Amino acid sequence: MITIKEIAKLANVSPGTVDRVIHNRDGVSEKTADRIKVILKEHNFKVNRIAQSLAMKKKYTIAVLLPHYDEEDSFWKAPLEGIEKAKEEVRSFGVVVETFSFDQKNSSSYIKSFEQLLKTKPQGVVLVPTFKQETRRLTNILLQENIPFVFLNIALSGYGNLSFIGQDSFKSGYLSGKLMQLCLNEGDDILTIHSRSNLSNFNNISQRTKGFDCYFKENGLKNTNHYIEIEDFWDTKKVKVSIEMALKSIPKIRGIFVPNSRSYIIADHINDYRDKVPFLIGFDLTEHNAQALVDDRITFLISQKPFQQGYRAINSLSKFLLYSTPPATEILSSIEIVTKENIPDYRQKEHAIFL
Amino acid sequence: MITIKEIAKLANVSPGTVDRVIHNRDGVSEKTADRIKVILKEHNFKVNRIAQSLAMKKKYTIAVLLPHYDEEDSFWKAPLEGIEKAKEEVRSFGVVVETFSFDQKNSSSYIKSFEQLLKTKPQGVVLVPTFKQETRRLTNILLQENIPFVFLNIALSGYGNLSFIGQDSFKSGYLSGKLMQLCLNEGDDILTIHSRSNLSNFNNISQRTKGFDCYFKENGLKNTNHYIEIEDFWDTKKVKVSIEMALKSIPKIRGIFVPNSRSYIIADHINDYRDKVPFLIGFDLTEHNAQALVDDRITFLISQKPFQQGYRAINSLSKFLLYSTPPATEILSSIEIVTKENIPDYRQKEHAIFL
DNA sequence: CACAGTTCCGTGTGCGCACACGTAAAAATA
DNA sequence: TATTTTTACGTGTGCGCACACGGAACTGTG
Repeated sequence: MITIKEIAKLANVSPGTVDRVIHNRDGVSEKTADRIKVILKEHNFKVNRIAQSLAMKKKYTIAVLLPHYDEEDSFWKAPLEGIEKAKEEVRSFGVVVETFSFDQKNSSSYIKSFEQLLKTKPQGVVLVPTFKQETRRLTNILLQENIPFVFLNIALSGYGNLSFIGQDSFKSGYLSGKLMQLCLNEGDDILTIHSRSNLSNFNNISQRTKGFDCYFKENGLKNTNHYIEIEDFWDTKKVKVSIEMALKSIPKIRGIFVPNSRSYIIADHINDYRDKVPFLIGFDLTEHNAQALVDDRITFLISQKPFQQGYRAINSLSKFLLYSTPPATEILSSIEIVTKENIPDYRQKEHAIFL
Repeated sequence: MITIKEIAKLANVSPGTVDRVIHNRDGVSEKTADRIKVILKEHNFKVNRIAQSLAMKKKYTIAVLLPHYDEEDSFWKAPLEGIEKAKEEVRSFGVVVETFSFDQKNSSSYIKSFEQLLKTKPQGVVLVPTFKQETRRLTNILLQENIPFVFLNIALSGYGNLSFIGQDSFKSGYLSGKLMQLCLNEGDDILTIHSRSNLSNFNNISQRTKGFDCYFKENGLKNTNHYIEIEDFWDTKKVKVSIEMALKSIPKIRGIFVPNSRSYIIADHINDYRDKVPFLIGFDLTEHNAQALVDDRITFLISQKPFQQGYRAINSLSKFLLYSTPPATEILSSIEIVTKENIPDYRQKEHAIFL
């Protein structure tokens, strides 16, 4: 590990001059700059990030705005944990992370939390752009203030975000289609269950559905896909009635597709029909879903590594602030197929990184 | 982020004393130590790892010994890349990583490379314990010299290793069984193809096979599993003859299970039988296998995150050397199901961590 | 030639911490 | 009480780098 000081000695200059060359600051004659550059390359010099961080006294604040989670819909727990993990790690680098949350069903809480967020004077923002119109307003403010921001989980385009961290929803739906087909026989039908109350996450859900249908179309399969829409998944009675109605009127249904993160609720309600409808594919490895998977009430879950997504949002934004290295415009996490047999061990809190 | 100096001021002592308390060094009266401890807790003090690394001038060397890879069997490419990635990151922390490789089929090259490795006077070793007996000799040396070491990819027990980084081979085989069952109908048979030349990796392979069989047994399935053993996968003619013989004599075979990383070779040879034997399950996402997957010649690949495994081997050992935090005795990576539809994007070089 | 302006580069300090060293004060011993 | 030993703590330096400051050497101008 060669140091600036050593390079300086080799080039017969002072460490300060080498530093100037490394950072392309002016004040160095072309001749000596070239000479130093050669030596730097020769010795494969890389700045010691550790020392660099210590020396750069600049502090950064990253503010995060995401939906809060509860017992019933704990999807946002994992991203938050990833964010907390990253928060600890970047602390030593002089990056402070402030988290704000809002109600997914309430756009004004989105706005309000954002206003709180702005008060921290962040140098970077992580946003889950749940509401399209409101997001336009918020991002306009950020653009005006020259605050870089990334989108997490929901991919909106044309908003000037630095990056999107999430999944390819269409592809994950497409994959679900394949898995469903693998389960079914030729004459079997499918039931897709939507939730009206999930408008906020409409983007991902609809892309998943499209991908799912696309798989069957592209492969010339003739299994019919029936749709029902349930207003509110929490209304136990309505859910049960709706499902029973569908299953009774269409006895060919053998598989159920739930393109949101609450397939466990559906699983709860088809216990009586398990023999007739043995296959259920859902999304996201929340605790409830995991339990249903273990209990054989869900066949497949498609997961998107939410912990990593949270972690990477902070990580990539920090890198950008600290070293001006812009992240990829799309950071897509792998689409994981989770079954009862390969469900990850929860005791191992994802993989810890460093520090 | 409160600093030692600030804590010192609050406690009316010098930074040196605070440092002593933090590291449980003696030379501090119990009274003042307690006082300082209270203040540390109150302010939730955490050492700044960055500054700590810079101040600790101790240098560590980690030596790695793994099989080399070639065009045909590139399995070990990914772990090496993970190691290289980690190597870059830990460099700033004063950890140097030296890599050595050996021939999987030649135990004396294993020994020889190890001897080379020892010359670097490593403070930690990453080992792929390919040969049992020889490994005993090597680990005895390491134990004697008090050099901590971890096993990568192959789980041997009772050798005094600090940790094992790899997969649960039995579980991954078990999962393969489930996937196979999902593909097959009741009366279908299975062909499992072993490779004699893979003795070195015998542990993983046999565990996978056991897990595979176990799935069928546990679930009371009656699909017969036929075994053939091919001496050398590279002997194209023999491979073809062996497979054809099996498929012709047992027409009920509809699925093939290849418990090693070279299923693509098998895939190459069953083109003529694709209609009759549509399902092939193999292991490890090497480039060749990935290509076969994309071309629909392989149905499922079970992958084990080899990049992450390499990364974590270095990572956990570094943590141990730097901060004396011992890693989990088993670091098992998730068992990934890879299909044509969710094959990861190779352009995105796994996920970069920090620095 | 004197002067100011510019170009180019060296010096010094501090980031937060670890640790060696030094030194008062307290305790033990003579 | 004088002296040694031990205890308890303060001080100083350096890790590798960024950056502010200052100054020497050079250039141009009257």
